[in-house]
Amino acid sequence: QEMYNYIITYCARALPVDELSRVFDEMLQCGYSPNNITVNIMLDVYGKANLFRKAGKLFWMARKMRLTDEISYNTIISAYGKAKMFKRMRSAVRRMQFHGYSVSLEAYTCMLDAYGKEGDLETFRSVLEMLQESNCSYDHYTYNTLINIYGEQGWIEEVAEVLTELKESGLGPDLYTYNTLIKAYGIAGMVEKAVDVVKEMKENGIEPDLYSYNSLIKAYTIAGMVEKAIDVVKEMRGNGIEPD
RNA sequence: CUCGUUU
Repeated sequence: QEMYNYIITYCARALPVDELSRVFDEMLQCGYSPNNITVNIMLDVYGKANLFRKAGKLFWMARKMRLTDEISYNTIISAYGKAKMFKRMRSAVRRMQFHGYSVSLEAYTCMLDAYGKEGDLETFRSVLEMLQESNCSYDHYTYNTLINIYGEQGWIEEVAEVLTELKESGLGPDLYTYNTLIKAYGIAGMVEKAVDVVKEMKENGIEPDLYSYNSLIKAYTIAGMVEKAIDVVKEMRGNGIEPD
């Protein structure tokens, strides 16, 4: 039992899903029990592989064995959100509440991301209101998700508002924030602002990565400035980031 | 040791 749990905990991401699934089934057939961590890992793996029936069955079994926790709910909520299975996502949220948990910040962020990316801004807004009423304080994921969704809509004003809130919160922008801002300004056709972001992140000790440069290249491309885009490729090489 | 944000 210890060995199976150990293998799943430390080798899950290195094994193909079907093989990992085989190991897990074998474990159960031997009469061994997973633990909370390995249950959550398997839920995540099944969810990301779109194996929802397996994930659902496992969740049901694990809950009977008292092996589920808040992360288990977050994990399936995320899986349903990514798959745009909104009804199932919402029923997982309701089950989370029914079983005595409050809706987690992770769950709210998943829903915001899912509805935002779907372009269902009506529901996105209603989830955001629920989050605000919950009095949860936001973290980087929440702020960055909001910036990303507003950015994808081209709503630069609300991007700026969230950024201000993020700075006032004391958290401050992180690498994801800067990259998301570069993307947002690119979509809005504001390349010079995207360039400013790169400068600002460097000043704050956060080095641009492959995402940053690719977003900047895309920003120049959207603006029709192909020469400048090519310059970025040279610049990233100079900074030790190999173009992909 | 496991979940949510930027290709």
